[in-house]
Amino acid sequence: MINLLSNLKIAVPDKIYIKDPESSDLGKRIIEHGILLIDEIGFESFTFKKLGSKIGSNESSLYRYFESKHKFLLYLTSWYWAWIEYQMVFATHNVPDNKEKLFKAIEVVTRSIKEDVTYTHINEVVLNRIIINEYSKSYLTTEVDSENKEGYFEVYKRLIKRIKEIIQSVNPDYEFPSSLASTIVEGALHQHFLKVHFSSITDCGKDITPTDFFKQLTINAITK
Amino acid sequence: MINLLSNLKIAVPDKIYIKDPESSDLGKRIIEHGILLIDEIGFESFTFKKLGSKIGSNESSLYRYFESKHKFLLYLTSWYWAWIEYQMVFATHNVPDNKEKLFKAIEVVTRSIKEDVTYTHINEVVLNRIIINEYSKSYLTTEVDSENKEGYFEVYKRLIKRIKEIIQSVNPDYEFPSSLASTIVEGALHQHFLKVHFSSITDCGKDITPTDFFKQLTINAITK
DNA sequence: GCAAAATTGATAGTATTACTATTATATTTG
DNA sequence: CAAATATAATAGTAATACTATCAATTTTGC
Repeated sequence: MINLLSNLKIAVPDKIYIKDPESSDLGKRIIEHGILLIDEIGFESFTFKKLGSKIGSNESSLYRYFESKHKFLLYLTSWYWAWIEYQMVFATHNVPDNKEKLFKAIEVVTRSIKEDVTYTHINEVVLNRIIINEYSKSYLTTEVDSENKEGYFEVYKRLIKRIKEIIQSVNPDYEFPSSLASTIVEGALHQHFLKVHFSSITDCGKDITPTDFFKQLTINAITK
Repeated sequence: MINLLSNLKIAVPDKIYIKDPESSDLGKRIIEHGILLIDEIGFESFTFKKLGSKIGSNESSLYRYFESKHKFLLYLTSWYWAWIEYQMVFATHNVPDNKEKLFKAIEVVTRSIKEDVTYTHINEVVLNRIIINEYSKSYLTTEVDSENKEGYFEVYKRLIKRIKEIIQSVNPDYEFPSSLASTIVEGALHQHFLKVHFSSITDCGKDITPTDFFKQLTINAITK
């Protein structure tokens, strides 16, 4: 899969950027070090000026790729979910048993990314941490509705819908397939966060993973 | 309950504020109109200067109550969760059947607040909307760990632990009581958000409520 | 009833943010 | 090799998230 992916380009909605960062060396360095910098200092403290000085480039040059740091976050999150979607489709493809298929899908969206799969300039381990810590901020804004209309959250919604369909294939009569799918994805990020910062209100830790929890939760919810 | 509450003070950890806003008229106006202003323009755009001019007071005066707008958000969220906790304890008190008790608890934490219960200067309907839109931002920061040590999230964690205990009373052998409790609370906020902004990835809407979804999810998870 | 204490208001100031605009320089490409 | 394109450098802006100082007002304790 790693080899396969290195020849494929993860597709991000092109309205998110002004100039495709994949199209130049500077663009790739923006992505690579942008991920590292956000992880280091957090999205609130992150600025294009700081990133510019880190990669020996100028603030104004970065603004030619992304019109704002918010759009930059949208780019990273779209990339991430497209990457997860790819893995999910790959992992569930040709699995004959629907229950098995659902388990595979849950595994892909709830697991923690530990190995540096880095087939290019993107460090997925670090990006995963950014998604856990910053993803909500990409849609908890006053502009969600207009940005949603522009298609900025398409990748994410498509992923949720794919999971929903797999849930329905296991039990077409289950009443809440979309809510369950969105709860698994969002909930997994949340459990990963709790594991690190609020361990007293989660069971996830050394022995129990979010994957264990959501598999049990899902299978019991849809097959009574 | 409304009458009862009007004689009780919701307790917020006192390290969150510099001066107790409940102790003065100005303080109460800060809370009252702060809630309205955040709801109106969003937390990112919210400033003490804008709030000051809205209530005919000075920016510098507001800083004597809260050292930052972040602390102000922590105050509002702590107040909210303490209010929810109170309702939950009240609603589950003296309910002999544990399953029934759990259902009542889920109802309290997942329902939408529609009626203006306003027994004082706090508009709970609007505050609930703020929690849905902004709560994550209170802990998705680089300072979570130190702020957690300071006790800023005590109320929230206590609420989760109460739910966890009720879950355990229904089934002491269930493996993930804390994760389930935290998923219910966080997940309910998320479903309420999706209902308004991303209706295509939730089943919640006119006919189905987050309460319906989480009741079914919970009962199936813990009683097989 | 009044002085002292506490609270609030007014003004000013600061470093930083999140950009935009302009012009110059370097690099690519047809 | 000229033209087009990309990048860099510099400057500028309104706003943010505060802090500091001092004046005016209100509260309170005796």
